Amino acid sequence: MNGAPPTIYDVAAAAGVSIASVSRVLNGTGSPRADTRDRVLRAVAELGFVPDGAARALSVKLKETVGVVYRRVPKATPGGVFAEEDENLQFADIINRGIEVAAQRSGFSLLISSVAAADADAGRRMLALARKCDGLIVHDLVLDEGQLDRLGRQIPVVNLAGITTPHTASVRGDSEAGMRDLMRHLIRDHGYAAVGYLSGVADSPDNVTRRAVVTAEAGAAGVELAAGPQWQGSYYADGGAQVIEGLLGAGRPLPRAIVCANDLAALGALHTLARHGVDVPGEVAVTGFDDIPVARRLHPGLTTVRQPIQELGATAFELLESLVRNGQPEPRDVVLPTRLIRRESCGC
Amino acid sequence: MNGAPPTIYDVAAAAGVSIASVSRVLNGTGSPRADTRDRVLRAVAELGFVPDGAARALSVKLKETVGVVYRRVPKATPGGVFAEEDENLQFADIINRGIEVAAQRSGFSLLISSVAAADADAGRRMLALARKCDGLIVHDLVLDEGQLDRLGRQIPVVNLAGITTPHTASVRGDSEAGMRDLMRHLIRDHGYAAVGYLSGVADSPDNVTRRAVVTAEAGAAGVELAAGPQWQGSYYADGGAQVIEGLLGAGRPLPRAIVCANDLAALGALHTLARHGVDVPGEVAVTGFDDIPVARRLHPGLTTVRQPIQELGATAFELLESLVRNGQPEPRDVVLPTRLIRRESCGC
DNA sequence: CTGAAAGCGCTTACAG
DNA sequence: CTGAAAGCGCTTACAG
Repeated sequence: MNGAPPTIYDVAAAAGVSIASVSRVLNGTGSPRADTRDRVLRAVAELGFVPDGAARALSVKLKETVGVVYRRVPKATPGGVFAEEDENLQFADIINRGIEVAAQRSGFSLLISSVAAADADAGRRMLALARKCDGLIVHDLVLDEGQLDRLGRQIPVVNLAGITTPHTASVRGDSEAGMRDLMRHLIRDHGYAAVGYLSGVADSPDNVTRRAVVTAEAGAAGVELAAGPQWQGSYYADGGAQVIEGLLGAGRPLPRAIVCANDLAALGALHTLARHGVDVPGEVAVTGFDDIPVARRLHPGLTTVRQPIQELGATAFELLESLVRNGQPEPRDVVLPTRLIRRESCGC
Repeated sequence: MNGAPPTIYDVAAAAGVSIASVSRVLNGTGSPRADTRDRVLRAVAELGFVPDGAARALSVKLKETVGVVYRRVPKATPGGVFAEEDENLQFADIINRGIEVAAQRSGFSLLISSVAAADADAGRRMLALARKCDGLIVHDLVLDEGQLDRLGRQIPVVNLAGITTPHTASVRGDSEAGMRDLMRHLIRDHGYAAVGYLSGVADSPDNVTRRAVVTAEAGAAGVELAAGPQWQGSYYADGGAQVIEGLLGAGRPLPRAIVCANDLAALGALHTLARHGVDVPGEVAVTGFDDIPVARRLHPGLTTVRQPIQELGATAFELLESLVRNGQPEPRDVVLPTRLIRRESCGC
């Protein structure tokens, strides 16, 4: 690292060829003579030449980089049992792994940026990111529909919350089918006649969909649906725990089954129920959504709806790449299948 | 996204000014007239202009991007209890969070890349990454000293394993002091007379250091040290579990205290000991190293040595930034303090 | 305060 | 097969 790093001109000079030849052997284009090749490669090795990606990106109009923006987990209740749940690998992280795997296959790199829950200048940060990549993959709860569409007019954007705007594409799991199967299992197979929906973040599209299906299925079957602000959770264990705590504290009886917006909420619910000596699934059945790794390790085993999490990420990348390369996304709203996973917490 | 995205020329034309003026108002340099400012900003908004980071990087010779390379967790024994431990947030992830926080403060973005345990062309991947950023932060177990030094001649490199070469800098926790305090606690405060060291990856610098301290302290105190290939773990729970399984299977008595190379190994050891009905700390004391979040949730609570994990990441970034900007790293080898955390697993 | 112009380090038609 | 040259989209002295 003494002085300025070598450029393609230095390599060309050292090899006694033109910069065009250097570029060709390094990129494997054209058919350079063996001798040319050797001299270039030798010079490259000697000088420790690393081609400048910015210069290439400027020239070919492609950075081969995608930006991923996800929401940092909000701080949980201080001192609570789940105070450190933000330090567990969750849904978003598995998606990111899927993105990375797919990106690597295409020679793309990942620019990762997390934004705090209520980040005022998330917009600015996003623009700064956008400058450095070819397109953005935006997780749930980062931007609302309006912000997303605006961003989509400036740069290719794929959203992971199921929000599809005129200028953006999206990838999501099939919440409708998954939740429908789950509800019918609880109602028909187990015969539960009273259900509560432990909500995720209120305006998250997935939450809206899942609640709607729960409501519709309960209504169609004449099943009682517990509702109200006290059922409002957060998608996190901490929120699920608080909902149960509140319900129990109010002294009102719990419904026969509690359908949670996602696995983390179910984890919090399960934990709190256990602490209060409520038997699951004997007294109350509990279900999740996502099938994240911890779901498999809970006791009782969590009945949930599996989403193809890593595949969601991989698909988001592929969609974005087609957007970047062709301008138009092939399908605009990709929906990946989900599947009911019956374990013990539902009563099975 | 219709046609080519607007450039600074389009903005200048729309605003009726020169591209130099556009650049100045966007970067807050010079003192543009209010009128100029307004017209530029209006044109930017109208066109949805996002300046090209590659062009800027080429011009200012700074990408404001750092690359982070970490090692993907190797697959654990199929079907084992810890088969999915790679899906838990661990040491490396917390470090990465620290890097991101510090990078964000300086306006840098993070290019993240994971390499598989035995990745033949990790080198090539690394070079590809290097093209796109100003410097690289390389986690433990990714490159050996030779590869690291070679890389360091091509691009600024900070290593997180404590390997300092002529061309690279490093950041690490103080394993010596931490392990010394821990050993003395076990020997002096608890009076244990026989100790085993459950090893991490054999040639990892931290492992080498920790083992050396354990050996030295045991020797100095006349404490018996169990050793041999059967004590070879992997830094992961799976490895720790296998070591204990092997020891127990061989029917030989366990030492009074098992000092594990890190928390994850201790986690595996704890789990396996419990499965075999061995009382910890009654029959055998167990300790870890790192103080990762799960350590606090184990039963019994894990006695360990706390590393300032997130700070290791933040410091690595700061060191790299100074390397990038000044060419010379200020301190070449930064050692952050560690601290003994006594919980129950040591017998306290 | 503002603009014309050079320069950053590559890639890629275009000639030869 | 190879080289001279233009061009990618910015920033920044340098004049005015």
